[in-house]
Amino acid sequence: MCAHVLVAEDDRRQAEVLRRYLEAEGHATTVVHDGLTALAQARRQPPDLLVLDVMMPGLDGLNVCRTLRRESDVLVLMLTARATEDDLLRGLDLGADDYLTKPYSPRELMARIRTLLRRVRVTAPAAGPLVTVGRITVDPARHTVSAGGEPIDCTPGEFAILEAMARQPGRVFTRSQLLTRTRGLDRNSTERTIDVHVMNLRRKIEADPRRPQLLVTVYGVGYKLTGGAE
Amino acid sequence: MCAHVLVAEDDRRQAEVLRRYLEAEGHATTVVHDGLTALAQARRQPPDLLVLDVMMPGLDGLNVCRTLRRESDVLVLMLTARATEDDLLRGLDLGADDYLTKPYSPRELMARIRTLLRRVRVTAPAAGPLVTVGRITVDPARHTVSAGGEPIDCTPGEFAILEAMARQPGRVFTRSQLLTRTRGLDRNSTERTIDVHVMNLRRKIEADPRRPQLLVTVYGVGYKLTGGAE
DNA sequence: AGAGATCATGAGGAACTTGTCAGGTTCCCC
DNA sequence: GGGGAACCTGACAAGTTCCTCATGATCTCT
Repeated sequence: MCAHVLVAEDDRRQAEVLRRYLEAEGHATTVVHDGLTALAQARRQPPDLLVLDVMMPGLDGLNVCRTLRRESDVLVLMLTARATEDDLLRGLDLGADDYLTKPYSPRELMARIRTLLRRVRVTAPAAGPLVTVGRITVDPARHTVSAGGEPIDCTPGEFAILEAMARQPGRVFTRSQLLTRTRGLDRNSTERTIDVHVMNLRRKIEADPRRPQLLVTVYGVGYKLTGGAE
Repeated sequence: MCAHVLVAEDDRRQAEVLRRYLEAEGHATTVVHDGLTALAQARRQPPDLLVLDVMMPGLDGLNVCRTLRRESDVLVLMLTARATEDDLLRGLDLGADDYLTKPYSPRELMARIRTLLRRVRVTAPAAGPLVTVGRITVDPARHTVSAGGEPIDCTPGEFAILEAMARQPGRVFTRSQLLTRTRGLDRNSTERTIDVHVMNLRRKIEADPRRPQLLVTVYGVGYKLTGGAE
């Protein structure tokens, strides 16, 4: 999730704040303070995302965006102090991918940046996030499970249950929660169904399925997934 | 620029306003009034864009978004009356591509929709260096494929699927994802189509098409491309 | 220890998914 | 306009997976 972000922001104080937020999320950040430099930098080393202040000395953000858009597909997020609707419309129709007016919430800005990058990140090499509990590892992207390094074959239903539980280790899930979480309210089925899946899972991941150490029953409530040594 | 837009909006009056605006821009528009119907409709006929009200009876917009995001890449624009920052962050991080709070300006909404649709349509020309998975090599620039050095003839559709999968080796793609990723906006085809292309691809790249080693089925989910030794 | 509830387990059939094929349609190039 | 490739669709068969049900085991509480 680390990208290269170019920040073009007139006000040095705000630029520094932005840099700190961006680097906190692991993005490589370059900061420039005027439009012409922004354009030059974007051409020399195209960033994944350009955060562009509209009001800048020399070449303003709208012009930077228009020019850049003619020659590349770089993501552009525009910031502006002025808040008229016409500015916003012009910004978006000039090719900006998102548009925020100052004062903005840094957290919203970061969320929107994540959103933009997520959409483009589609072409990144797959190094999906793993979910690990004890010796169980679930890889949602590859749809694989392994226990202590050994690959495990899971059916769709088993995988869904295991993934949901692995995301919150130790937490107890009721059967009803597991049902809605793995089926999204679809199909109607008995809560007993979960029991069956849990049993089949235990056969695959437990050393002694009769005496579960990982996928534990919480009597009267449901099931939980633990690391084994708890 | 004409896309298929699904509007999920509780309030019928607002839904109608939206429909009128969308159709004025030439988009085919479908309107539903609750979350479950939205989910069902989106599955039956995946739209290019889903405009999703957060507050809806039955299944709320956040849940619809989360569920849908697990199975497809459809664009989602969220609308909400509540305006707390937490809601916004949650919406974006659940997979929404944009987020507007009511009351919103219809012109801004339309501009943001144009922006979202524009971005998706650009996905095609992703040229660049070679992509290699195991003994399969895809050359996006020259539009060629080779398996273990031997050149392979691929139809455009086959090539698009193979390229998309090769860019993220091992990752599982749902049929729906492969459709949107290889056809961009204009897709009027069944998910079954993907099966056929996959079968034809296997005939070309697999040693034994009956027992695929590279282009593997993930039951209940989709397909993935592996190096063969995994 | 006993009663009542909750859970584990096995098996068969229902329900769903996928592989494969053939026919018809669309699109493109000549 | 004709020929050919690619594509989509619908259908059916072959696998999987899932669900229900019944029975026995286990647990909790009194």
